[in-house]
Amino acid sequence: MLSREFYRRPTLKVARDLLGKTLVHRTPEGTTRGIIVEVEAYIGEDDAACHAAPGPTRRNAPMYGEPGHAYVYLNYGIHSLMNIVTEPPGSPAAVLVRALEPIEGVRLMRQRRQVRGAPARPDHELCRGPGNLTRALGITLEENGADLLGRRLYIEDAGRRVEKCAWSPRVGIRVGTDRLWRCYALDSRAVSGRRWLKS
DNA sequence: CGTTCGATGCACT
DNA sequence: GTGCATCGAACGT
Repeated sequence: MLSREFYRRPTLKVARDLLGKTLVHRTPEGTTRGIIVEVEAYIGEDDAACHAAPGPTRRNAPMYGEPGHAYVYLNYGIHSLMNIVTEPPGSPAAVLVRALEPIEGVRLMRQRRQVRGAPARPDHELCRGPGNLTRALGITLEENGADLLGRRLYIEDAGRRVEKCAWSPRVGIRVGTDRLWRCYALDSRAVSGRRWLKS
């Protein structure tokens, strides 16, 4: 399990180092596990796309708190999006988890992702996209504020190193698009959206 | 392939 | 009342 000190560092370093790590969620239904292959950094009140941009509010409170906790919020009324709080307390910043490669509990992931009447999805799509991976792992608003040094929701070093990664603009935002704060593994099929290479 | 568009809940002003 | 750090079905080409 990753230490508090791992998270209490500059957010871009944490983001890069999270690639290849394993996100684990243990529930009564079973354990699901996947390798992180795509993340985005949201850093400080000066970052217009960061939820801390308006200053402290009830919603973004976890971003101002202790690093190594989950910040989960509902977006578009439908999707729970999971962030990992970074930096020392008082420096609001977090890393959004955007895609995983499924490792354990694939059957449970399929079950959770399955829509009645729709064809089953290939495994590499089960955790592709921030809203999809939380659904596959069973992460909901109940996990907001959860300590990642606890036993339910945590991140492990699986000893895998993502050698090749790239930085691109963040996906799906209308402001702060000038910052290249999306980091993803170049060789993973599970990465969401379009690949982006500097031209 | 591509693009459009509705679903849906809640924090924020 | 407004606006989302999204997703996938339903189209058009």
